Amino acid sequence: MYLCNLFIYMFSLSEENYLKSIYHLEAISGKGISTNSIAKKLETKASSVTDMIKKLAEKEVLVYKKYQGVTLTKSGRKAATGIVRKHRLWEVFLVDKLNFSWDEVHDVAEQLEHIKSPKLINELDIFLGFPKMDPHGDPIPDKEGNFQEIEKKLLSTLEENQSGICVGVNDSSSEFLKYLDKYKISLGQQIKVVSKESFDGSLIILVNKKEITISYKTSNNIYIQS
Amino acid sequence: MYLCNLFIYMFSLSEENYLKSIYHLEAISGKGISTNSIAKKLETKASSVTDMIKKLAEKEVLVYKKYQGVTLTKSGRKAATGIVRKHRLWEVFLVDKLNFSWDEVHDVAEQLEHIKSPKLINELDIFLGFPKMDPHGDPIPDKEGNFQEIEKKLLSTLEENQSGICVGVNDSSSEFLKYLDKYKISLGQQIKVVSKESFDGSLIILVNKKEITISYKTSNNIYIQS
DNA sequence: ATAATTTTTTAGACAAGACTAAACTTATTT
DNA sequence: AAATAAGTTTAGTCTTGTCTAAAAAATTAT
Repeated sequence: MYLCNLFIYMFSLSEENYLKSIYHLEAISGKGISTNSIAKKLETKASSVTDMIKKLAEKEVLVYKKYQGVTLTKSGRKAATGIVRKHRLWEVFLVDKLNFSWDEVHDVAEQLEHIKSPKLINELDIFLGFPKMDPHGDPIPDKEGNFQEIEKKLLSTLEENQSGICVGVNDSSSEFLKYLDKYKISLGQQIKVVSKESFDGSLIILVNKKEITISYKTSNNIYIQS
Repeated sequence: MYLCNLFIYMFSLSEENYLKSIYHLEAISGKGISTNSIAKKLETKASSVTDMIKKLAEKEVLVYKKYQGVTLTKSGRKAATGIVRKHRLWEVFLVDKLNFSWDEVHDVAEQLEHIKSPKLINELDIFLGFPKMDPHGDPIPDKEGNFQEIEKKLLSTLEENQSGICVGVNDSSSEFLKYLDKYKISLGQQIKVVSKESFDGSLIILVNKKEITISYKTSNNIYIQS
C-alpha cells in the first residue's frame, strides 16, 4: 500500500508528458516509437528525447535500445493510462460542471492531469458518475487502465447514401472543434453522406436537414458509428 | 486585455509559492518580511530566498533592500491574493463536492492553486455558489483580491463562562484538525469556557453538552465569534 | 564601545531538463 | 556496393532553482 503510493508520485511533470506521448504514439503506430516522432509530438528536440528516454529506461517504464526506438513496459503503460484517465476525467468535469465547450478543455486538462492525489481522481470519477467517454468521444480508462474502444470508422470511409452518428473526432484542436461547431456537428449528431467528389475526396453531407460541403481532411477527422 | 492575460501567466510555480508565503507572513507580522522567515515558511535555505527575492524585485512584485527584508507591491499582492483565492476555492470544491474532510484538502489544494486558467477559477467560483469562506473559516478573496475578514478572537482570550461559536482555526495541519474532529469541534460548533487553569492556561470547555479539557496551545489555535 | 551572535548575502557548485553542433548509425539511392 | 540522406546519439552549454561554505552586515550582549 505504501509502496503503491510511492509509485504514484514517482514521475516528474516532464516524465509524465513523455510517457503520455509515447503511449499515444504506440496506439497509432504499434511498437518501437522513434526518437524523432516523440520529439515532434512534444515540440522538443531529438537530443532532449534521447536524454529523457535513457532516464525512463533506467526507471523501467520503457525498453530502449540505441537507434531502435522505445516500447512501454507494463508499468510504463499503467502510468500512462493513469495520466490519460486523469486528463479525460478533468475534461468531463470542465464541460459538464463548469460550462466549458469541447474546444476549450484541452489546455486546462493538460495542466490538471499532473495533479497527484489518488483520492482526488477517484472521487472525481464518482462525482461525475463514472463517465465512459470524454467530450471528444475518447474512452476513459478505469483505475486499472482498462477501457473498451467503441466500434467506429472515419467519415471519409462512408459511401454515398450511407449514414451514421458522430461518436468522436481525430483532431481535438480548438480550431477544428470550432469549425465543427459552426456547422452544428457534435457528438451524437446524425450525419448522412449525400455525395462524394472523387477527384478531391470532398463530401456533401446532410446535417440537421441541411446540406454542407466538407473537405476530405475534415471527413478524415470525424468518427462515425453506423 | 492581452497584456492582462500575459500577466496572469507570468509566474513560475516557485515564484508563486514565494509570493504566497510572503503574503501570509505580511498578514501576521506587517511590513518588512525577513529572509529567514521566508526560508522557514518554505522549508528552504536563506541563500535560496535571497536569490529568489532579487528576481521577484526585478519583476516589481516586491520591494527589496539588502538586509531590510521585503514588502509586496500592489501587483505582488494582487498576484498573491489570486493564488490564495484559487487555493481556498479548490478547498471548498474538495470538501463540498468530493467528500474530502477538512484535514485532507491542504496538500491537494497546494497543487491545484497553480493551475493557470482564468476561466477555470471563475467558473469554479460560480459552480460553488460564490463561497465566502473555505473549510477552515478563512475568507476567499474575490476576483479583485478583496475580502472581508470576520470578527473573531482566539478561544484562549475568552474568560470563564463566556461562550461563542467556532469560526476558524489558526493551524490547518491535518494533525490538529483530526484532533479537533475527535472532540467534535468543527466550524459552527458552540463552545463555552467552563473554567481556566491559570498555571498552564489549559481550559475546560463545554462542547456538545460534554466537558473536555484542552491545552493552552489548542485554545490558541481556535477562533471564536461571540 | 567593543565583542559575540545572529542574520543576510555572495560565491561557487549541482541537478533537471532543455538546446546546439558535431559525430555516428541506419536507411535509401544510384 | 558505395554514396547520400535521414535519423539518432554524444558532448558541451544554458537556465531555473536549489544548496554549502564563507564573507559581510546588523543586532545583541558585555
